[in-house]
Amino acid sequence: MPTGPTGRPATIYDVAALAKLSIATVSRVLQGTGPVSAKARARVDQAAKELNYVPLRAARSLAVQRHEAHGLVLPDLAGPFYGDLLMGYERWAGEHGQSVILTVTHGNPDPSRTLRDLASRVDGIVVHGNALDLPAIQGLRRANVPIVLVAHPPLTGCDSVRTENASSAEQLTSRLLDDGHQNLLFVGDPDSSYDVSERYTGFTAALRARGLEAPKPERVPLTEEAGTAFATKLLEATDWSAGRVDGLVCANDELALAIVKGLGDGGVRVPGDVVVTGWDDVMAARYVSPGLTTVRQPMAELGRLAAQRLHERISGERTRARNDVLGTELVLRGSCGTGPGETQVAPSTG
Amino acid sequence: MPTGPTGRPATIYDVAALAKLSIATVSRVLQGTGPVSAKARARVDQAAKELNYVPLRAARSLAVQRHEAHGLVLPDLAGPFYGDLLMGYERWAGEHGQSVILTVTHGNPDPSRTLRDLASRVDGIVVHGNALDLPAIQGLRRANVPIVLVAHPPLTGCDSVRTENASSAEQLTSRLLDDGHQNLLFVGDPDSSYDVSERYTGFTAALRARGLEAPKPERVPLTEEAGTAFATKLLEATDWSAGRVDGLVCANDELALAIVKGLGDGGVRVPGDVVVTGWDDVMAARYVSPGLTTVRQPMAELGRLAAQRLHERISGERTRARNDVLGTELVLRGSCGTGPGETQVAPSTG
DNA sequence: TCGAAAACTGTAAGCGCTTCCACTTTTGGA
DNA sequence: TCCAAAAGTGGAAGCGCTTACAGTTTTCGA
Repeated sequence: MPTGPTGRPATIYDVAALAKLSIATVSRVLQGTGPVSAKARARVDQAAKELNYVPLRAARSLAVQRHEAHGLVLPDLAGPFYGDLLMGYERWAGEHGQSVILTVTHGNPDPSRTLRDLASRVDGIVVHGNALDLPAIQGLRRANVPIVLVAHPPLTGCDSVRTENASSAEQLTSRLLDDGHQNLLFVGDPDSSYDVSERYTGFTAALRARGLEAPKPERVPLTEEAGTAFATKLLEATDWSAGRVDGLVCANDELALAIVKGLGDGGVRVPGDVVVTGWDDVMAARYVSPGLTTVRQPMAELGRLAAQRLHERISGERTRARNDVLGTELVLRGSCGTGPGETQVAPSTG
Repeated sequence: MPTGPTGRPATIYDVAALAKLSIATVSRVLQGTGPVSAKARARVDQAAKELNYVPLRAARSLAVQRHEAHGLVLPDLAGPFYGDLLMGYERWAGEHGQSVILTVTHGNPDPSRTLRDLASRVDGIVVHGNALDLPAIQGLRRANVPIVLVAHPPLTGCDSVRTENASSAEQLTSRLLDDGHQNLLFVGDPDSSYDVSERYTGFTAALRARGLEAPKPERVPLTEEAGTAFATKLLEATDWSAGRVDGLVCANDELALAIVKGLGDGGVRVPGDVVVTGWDDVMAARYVSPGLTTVRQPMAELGRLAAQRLHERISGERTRARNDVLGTELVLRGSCGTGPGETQVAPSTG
């Protein structure tokens, strides 16, 4: 915003000169620190407004040894998922005077340069578990950068924030079993992320609880393409008249939607021939028919909490690590054979 | 990343001391500026690695009078729309060594404080037209901050980047008219954004081209709730057996999807009783049945281009303002009564 | 009315980095 | 072999801000 007399941004010296005061007093007025007379305050405010003066952040950062900025490292921004997370984050950060510097890894093999750069501009970093591998995270920790992990297994001495997965998945799976579906498959690669591995854990737990053996997961990527391909494979491999597979627990909605569509195109009906569930509750889940049964995660809240935890850590108001787990919400719709509208909330752990 | 001998981050002085050279030489080695002997280079590299040294950005920014960061001001992050834009942006910026500092306005009435803050941390700002009102934008311009506008009518001397709207809307509307739908309505408030106003312009142009009178737009917000409400209103008001309204051109997909669903719940069939189109091609558009006819915008490309234009402007490699318009793609699906799969590309203008 | 304490203000020393300038050492024709 | 030019290096001056510290003015109880 600044426009100095020379056309270049005004500095604190310009303000001091115009107000006929020292730069020290100007600084004190503008930062609200230290005692200043009403007269001085008025003169400084006037001069600052006149010159459209804004303190240069870099200079301030250098002097106070703080950036008042958070780094946020995400794997991707596709889907509503990360957008909501980011929105919740930015909102909290903004309200608390922190800027957000975003880095998207896109599966970049070596983001170390980017990370070092980021680390030198911010006071702390929030990392989504899918964005960085362990060595990269450890590198940051070694450098003493305050870190908060999102959707990542807790690391000792490190704050983490995630949503509940295992218990929701178990609940969801139990529901399908209750409804008489016995031959379930888990679709999605548990190795692709911590979240998915936990979902598979919950899936197996539900089966084991009934003395059933849990099948190996169908290790496909969490994309629409993979879903379509999987549906094709399933159509070829399974003798539907014999009712082999009668339920698919998918690792996310993209996968589930593509599979439902693929199966439908192949003449297999959902939920008649097979029930299907997803995860995330994307918009499409409530517009397809049958509606997609899925699990809703509080993404904005997750972002908000991550921002708060990082801030606590940076400001030093808390030194003990916290590991938060947010509850999810089971959203039952037609795709699992149950009437729409019902919703169950899974517990959250502080 | 830095960890100095004291536990505090290493500075250039630590590196110089360890390498037994002056800080000037260290700087030259690390920045690759000026002549240095191979021996010196080796010693510095070694020392820097040993100390895990990374130059502090704030200090560098202060010295070089540049931030190597872009500010990005968006109205919101809901939906895939802004996520893709942001992703395209961040990618280009990252590849060119620029950090991205994000600000979301959420319809904040007075973001001036946030903006001033942002302006003092970055070399330039990209503003989405829906994020800031004209006074706020003018404020930035007065301050000589390099600016690129996205989805905003061009301002003299200011770069802008947007997608094509009017011609796509005209094309889309013409298509419906060709198919014999005469009683069309435009749903969405043209005043809510430049994009929407252009779409309405195209809509009216198509009607006028056939000597038809264009109806006033249905001024509803671009949300699912508004869509549902509108559908209800329509069901009550219209005598469907008489076939009054037979086509709805909606300003975005959320609106269109909610309307189709609302109408369907009321027993009105799409495309049988009325055809409906949206805008944006969100994921749900291709999973609902009938598929939603819509217009796809190259959001990632829009973001990428905005980043590039801002960079050109900041670096001074271009001083003349540019106004780019990116072409869109008409995606015809069942909701407009046409078979799926067809796609038409609207021209783009440099 | 006087003096100590409180209130206010300015000077100057950094924060960590880049870069101009001057100085010393090499280099490579003549 | 000699010398100008090139290469290499370090000293020091900022970049714009915050913040001791010290100096000056007010305030106010006795």
